[in-house]
Amino acid sequence: MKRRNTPAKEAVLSLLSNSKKALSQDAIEKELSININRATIYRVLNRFCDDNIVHKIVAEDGKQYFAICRKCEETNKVQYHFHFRCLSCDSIECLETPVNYLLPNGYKVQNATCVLTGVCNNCS
Amino acid sequence: MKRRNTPAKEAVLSLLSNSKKALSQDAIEKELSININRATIYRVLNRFCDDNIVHKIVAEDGKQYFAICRKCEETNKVQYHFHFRCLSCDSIECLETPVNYLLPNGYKVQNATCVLTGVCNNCS
DNA sequence: TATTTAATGCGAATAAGTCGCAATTAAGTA
DNA sequence: TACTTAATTGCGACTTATTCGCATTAAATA
Ligand SMILES: [Mn+2]
Ligand SMILES: [Mn+2]
Ligand SMILES: [Zn+2]
Ligand SMILES: [Zn+2]
Repeated sequence: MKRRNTPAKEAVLSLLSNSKKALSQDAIEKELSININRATIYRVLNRFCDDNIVHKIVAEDGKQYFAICRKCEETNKVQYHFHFRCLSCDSIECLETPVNYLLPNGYKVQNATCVLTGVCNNCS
Repeated sequence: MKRRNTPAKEAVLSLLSNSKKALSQDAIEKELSININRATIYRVLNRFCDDNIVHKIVAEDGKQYFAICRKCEETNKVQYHFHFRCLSCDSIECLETPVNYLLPNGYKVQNATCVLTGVCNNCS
């Protein structure tokens, strides 16, 4: 299935590219200047995830947030990193902090989701 | 608000105490021998969380899982640790692995949720 | 035993995300 | 440029997890 360039795709991608935060579907829908259907936004985002252009973070609020993969491009491999969710300004950002862990034998990791929750430097 | 001892509370607590896994509401409901209403189970669990008897993990499936706090009791302070979610047997367990992170100035952490996803040693 | 109020059950509500399907349209080809 | 085809979209219905209001029940304590 070849990917096509569409207004929806480009609008979402440019929004994410210009954002320093991870965004939820409804945040994206609100910030967009053009109207894109909810289901379409999810489909666009999930395609980005499949293509490793974007990564998905599920926070303790149970919602999905999406952010452009940055470090991954540079280093050319997946970089698990911590995320920070500020309870005050309700935003999620990717931290530089890498995720390190030691696993018992026999465990194979395919993905890591790490979210710290608290108050960010802007709000404290 | 003083807490009362009720059959529901004791049943859920003993189930969690005897489980090596983190359990979701519906898993708890299924495993219980007595019938407890869904909303009640959630209320019991959330009370446990408020009282720091249990901690909640939100996995990438967006569902909430609950596990007894073990290390916390021993050391008498909150111990953030990694969790492992096996895609094969669909279970979530608390790992010993502690969570370590370095934060930029001004950030204050109130909670950490770290979930590794993959295949556990039983399933690999 | 009587009083107080935490806890429960039930049904309705909320909210995030997905799905089926018909209509649209990007992109390649003649 | 016109034609073809399959990717993409919009819409509405649906699913699933969790919460909420409210009337009822039942711990706890005096
Ligand atoms: Mn990130
Ligand atoms: Mn745990
Ligand atoms: Zn903030
Ligand atoms: Zn497993």
